[in-house]
Amino acid sequence: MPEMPEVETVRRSLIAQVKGRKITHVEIRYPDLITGDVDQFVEFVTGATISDVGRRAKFLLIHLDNGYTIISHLRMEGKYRISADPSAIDKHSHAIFTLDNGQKMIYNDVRKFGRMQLWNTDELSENKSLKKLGPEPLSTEFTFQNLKPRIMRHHKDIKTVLLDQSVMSGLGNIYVDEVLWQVKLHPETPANHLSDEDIQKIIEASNQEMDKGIAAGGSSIRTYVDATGHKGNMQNNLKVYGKEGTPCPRCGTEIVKIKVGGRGTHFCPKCQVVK
DNA sequence: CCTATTCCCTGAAGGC
DNA sequence: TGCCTTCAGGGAATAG
Repeated sequence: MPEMPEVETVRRSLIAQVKGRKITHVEIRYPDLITGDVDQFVEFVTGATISDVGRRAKFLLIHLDNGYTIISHLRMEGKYRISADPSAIDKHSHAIFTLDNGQKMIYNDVRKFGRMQLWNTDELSENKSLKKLGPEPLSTEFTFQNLKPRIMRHHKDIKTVLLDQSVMSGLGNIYVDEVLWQVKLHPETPANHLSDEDIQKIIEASNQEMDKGIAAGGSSIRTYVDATGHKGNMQNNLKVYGKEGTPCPRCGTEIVKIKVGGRGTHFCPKCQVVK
């Protein structure tokens, strides 16, 4: 499932292949993929040149030279693939962008959870989805001063709060479990029970996990690959996610899996304590 | 303002 | 060519 490091890896693999390319044709096979008017999306994207590919948290930002940006969220299974091979297109290909070099930028999404929308590049900060995002790791806004009040005003469990993209953005279910293991916090600890030191540790661990994830090219837990079809390696560095029944790398206690806020949650019942 | 719940989707896996 | 249930889950919408 693409979280910030995976989306960043996609961004990098995409930019290397499509920056400067003109989109000569657009085909939307699954209209619900597009938030807003599909015909307008096709009209404005066709003929535009991809000037850059950016990212905000888990949102990809495909900037066009005509003043518009495609805001693309991969959700669970969305993936881009650049290929001139017709066999790269299948029943799960929901958007096909033909490029001026004969390649196609194909958006695939088995679960159809991903969404795209077109927005004025100059007004991205006013977009409803982007506007509500909290600070993301590795950014200058990701500071103790900014994060403490955002976290502490909640009395829900810390796992749910860290997954809330309006509190802080970029982390998903995998990396949240990893961060909480790193800082030795039980995922069901009420957020407002955290100490300043806990907050500081969460910030540092989030930065570190995102750094490691990006360096590893993301985590290929299920089907994740980047826009060149390559898997990441971060799944080999995970300590708790998907490790239920195996020994905690720190204390040897068996990792357990529970549900927190409806999400599968992995943690060490001995060294991650409730506060 | 806040929290909790439902919905969107399909394929893999497991039980019988 | 087995059928059915459960699970994976980010974010938007809705309910209370």
